[in-house]
Amino acid sequence: MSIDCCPAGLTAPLDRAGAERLARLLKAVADPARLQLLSLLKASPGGEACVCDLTAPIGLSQPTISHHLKVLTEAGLVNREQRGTWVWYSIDGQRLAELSAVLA
Amino acid sequence: MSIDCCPAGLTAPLDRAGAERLARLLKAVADPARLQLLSLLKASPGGEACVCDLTAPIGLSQPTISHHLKVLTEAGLVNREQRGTWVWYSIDGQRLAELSAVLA
DNA sequence: CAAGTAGATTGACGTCTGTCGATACGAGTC
DNA sequence: GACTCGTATCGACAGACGTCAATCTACTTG
Repeated sequence: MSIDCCPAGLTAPLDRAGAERLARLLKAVADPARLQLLSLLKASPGGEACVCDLTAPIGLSQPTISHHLKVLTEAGLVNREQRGTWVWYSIDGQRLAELSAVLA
Repeated sequence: MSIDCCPAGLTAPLDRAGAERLARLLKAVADPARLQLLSLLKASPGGEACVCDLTAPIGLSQPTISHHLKVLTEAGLVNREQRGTWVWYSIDGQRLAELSAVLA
């Protein structure tokens, strides 16, 4: 696990700073809309999708979707790539796996 | 994985209801104090500890610790057992592993 | 039963967060 | 350059959340 908060996961007592770093990451995931976004990306071919394809299935306004994508991007769980007019987001599977490993 | 929200984890698109259930679980974990509590429990012999041993290392007031333990208990991540005057909390490692598996 | 102690509950407070409408920005197209 | 369309940012608002001091409850012991 190379996550930047807690080399030993939860198996060793966590200090406040490490706990806050890990909590920030988990908070990024702990939201229904963002979980739906991640699942949509993960289920998409190549693990990537255009924003235009992500807005409709979730049923939230476009600015809100944009906001959630930003949160995921800043957490490093998702990557952003502009292609002409459209923006494609792709899931960072390894980072998600690392996050998962911390809890295990 | 037997978590009650999303049989396929994130590999299939999540509907709103499943996403909300999973988010509730993740929110229970996505807090610095609760992560510290989990790590303390996990690092304790037998995965259990008395509340009296959990309060000091975290540096928050006793009611606040009690509140966080309640959140973890209601999420099913931790079990509560009264032994005379003291209350012992133990970590539910399997449930935590299941939660971890959803993200993987 | 009285006193002491461990833990839970209540009530209040400030802060953070998700959401939207309105608007701005940027890249293609005519 | 003007227009269009996809995406991001801004400002505002309601509701959720973490925290504490004060209080309450339950168990043990004298």
